[in-house]
Amino acid sequence: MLLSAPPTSIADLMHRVDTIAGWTLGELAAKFGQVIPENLLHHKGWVGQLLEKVLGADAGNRAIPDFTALHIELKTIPINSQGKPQESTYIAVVPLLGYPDLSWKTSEVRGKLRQVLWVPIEGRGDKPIARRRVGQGLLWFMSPQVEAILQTDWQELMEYVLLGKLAHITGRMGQYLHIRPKAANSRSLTYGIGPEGDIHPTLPRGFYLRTQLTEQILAQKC
DNA sequence: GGATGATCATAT
DNA sequence: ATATGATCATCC
Repeated sequence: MLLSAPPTSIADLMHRVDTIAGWTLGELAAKFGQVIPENLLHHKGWVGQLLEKVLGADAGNRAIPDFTALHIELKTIPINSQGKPQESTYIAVVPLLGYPDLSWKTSEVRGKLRQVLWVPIEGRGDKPIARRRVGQGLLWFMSPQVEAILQTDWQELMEYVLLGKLAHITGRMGQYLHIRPKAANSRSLTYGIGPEGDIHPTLPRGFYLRTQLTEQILAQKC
């Protein structure tokens, strides 16, 4: 359910983000009529979904950037008292069967990372959700330097995927971008390419950004 | 303590 | 079943 209309311009969006900087999640939830969960164990996406409502994201669960008219992706990211990201950032599902024109340029990862509105959220774990504070939002445009590294990571990983080497992919691969499970649990199954080029069941995976990159982004170093 | 692998809720 | 939103929890 949309609680805010979609932003009509970048200025509009950034004005909204600037307005809520410094607010606690408790204040935001109250203003937008949202119930604050006790903890996030059973509500892992709650913070991100709250910010979607507040800022007027309109993509729903479609595989496109959150602010559809502006082509901007929204990411909330938990940070510690020093401003460092505390978690990796999920970007997109890994296309395990590939697709016709497999290329970085047309990939969902690139599509989502071209323009990202990062909204840091201070506090995690033991800190009561209502008291966690919204930090200063940052609109980030992927630079050619960062893109070069992401493209290398993506191509290396997708090569494994398409050559049936899914079983050999670990979270240790990739400088900025890596692949990890993205599933309800470890028994979840979808279909991927097997060692013999056959289609066979495998765990769903997602592309995630390492904190090595997001830390630099939040520090406005890239 | 940080990173990798596992997991939870919801919408369609 | 698969996309969205992520954080949890274990291992090193």
